[in-house]
Amino acid sequence: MRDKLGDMNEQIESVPGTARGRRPGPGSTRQAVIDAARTRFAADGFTATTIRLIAADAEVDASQVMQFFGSKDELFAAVMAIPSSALELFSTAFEGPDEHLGERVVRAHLRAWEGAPKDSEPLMAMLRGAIVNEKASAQLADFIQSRLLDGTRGNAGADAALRAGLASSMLVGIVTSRNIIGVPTLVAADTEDLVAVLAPAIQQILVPQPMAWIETGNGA
Amino acid sequence: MRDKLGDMNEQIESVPGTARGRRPGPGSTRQAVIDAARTRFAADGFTATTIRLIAADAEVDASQVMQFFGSKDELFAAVMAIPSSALELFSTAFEGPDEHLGERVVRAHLRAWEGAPKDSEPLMAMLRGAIVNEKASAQLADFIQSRLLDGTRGNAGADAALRAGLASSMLVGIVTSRNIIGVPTLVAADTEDLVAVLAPAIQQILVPQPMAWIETGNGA
DNA sequence: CCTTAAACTCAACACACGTTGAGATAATTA
DNA sequence: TAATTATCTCAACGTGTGTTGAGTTTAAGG
Repeated sequence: MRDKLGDMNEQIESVPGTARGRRPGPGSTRQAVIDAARTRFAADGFTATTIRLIAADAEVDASQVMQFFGSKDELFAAVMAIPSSALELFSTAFEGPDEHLGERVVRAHLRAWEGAPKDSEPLMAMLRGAIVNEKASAQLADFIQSRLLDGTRGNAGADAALRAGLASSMLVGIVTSRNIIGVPTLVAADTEDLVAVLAPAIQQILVPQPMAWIETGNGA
Repeated sequence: MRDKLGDMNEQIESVPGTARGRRPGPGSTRQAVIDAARTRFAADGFTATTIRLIAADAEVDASQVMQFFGSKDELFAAVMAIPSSALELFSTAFEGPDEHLGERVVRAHLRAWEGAPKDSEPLMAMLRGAIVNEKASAQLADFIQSRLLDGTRGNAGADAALRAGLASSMLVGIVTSRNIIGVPTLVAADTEDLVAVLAPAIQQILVPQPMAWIETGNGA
């Protein structure tokens, strides 16, 4: 089963003397496995997701999953890559005046994590897997560390990286509470309400405003 | 082994005709199991922690853990209760002028999650377990939902619960990035630097300040 | 035809897990 | 002493896991 490809079967130039046997297929089953794995990993996390379940979802034998990816970890690694659409989202979020930086970043974050499944599932898989899987942890750390940093341009001081990491961590915390933990109030809240409350705070982090009556408490 | 109690063996009033056999011990082994479980759950999460490992740490047979707690889930439930010291921390954080509310809340959060192991381990166990275990998820959701809400007193509007939940989620996100994911910049940062950057933002969330040049973006 | 190689199926291995039950040891009372 | 109850040990069960290897089917040469 699952060999119902037929479409997209581009003709292969037959260079004689090089390849003899059957040509590698278009990898449609491999893609089906990746899709199933992405959904499962995002929904149930790394340990709760089993190879057998993924194989069943993809209508494939479990051993074929192993043959394709070698191990559960490698399959997970293939699934949790940050989608380019999410990266573009953040690149464009920093274009424009600083006045609305916070709002744009908040919107980009929420869209990346809560948008179309194809875009958000790898991120959710990373987030859920980060508790158990080292690779997910490292990749998520890199994501948090560097994504926002690109955008903290001229106005950034020496602590730009810290501020970027904090803002990103905070927004990841929001997504965790809303989509993984399931805090009722946050689940029920409208996206626009979230933006309204979060944007000024993130703005405060990224483009610090001196507020006379707030002491930083940094007296070391 | 592990019956080295002896101490604190208060004399039991022997009411004749009621109890005949051996007296229940002081529960020192039970406590040893709880301690070992707390540390393991906080460090490795729910699924990665095994009954056999906990039993080995406590120098106890695995079946005795079952006899005490019935199941792994019940053991976890006994371990992840929010320590009263953390609750007190948040209660006192709201006493005082609104001007420094953000800073006090940030400090209370960081101290609760990163303070003494005995206090922070249950919270870390909850956080790590929330991905897999429903009870941890529910309890953490309740924690996020209600803890900060107590303190949003008179100045709170209708969206006080939302603001409280968002602020708490953000701070949980910081702790997650710093102590679980391990984002380098946040790990390296000094606590005082974190407070300096975070306090104004949390203040902004809890006690919203109208800032003329920031639009809320709420146009619904 | 035969050969090669990919795609796929089937059955099982070895292991670790949570959990169970029977029994040994220790403490307390009659 | 004998009886009773708590504490603890030992050996195993059943299940599900990731993983392996042998074998079958299908496509593409020679």
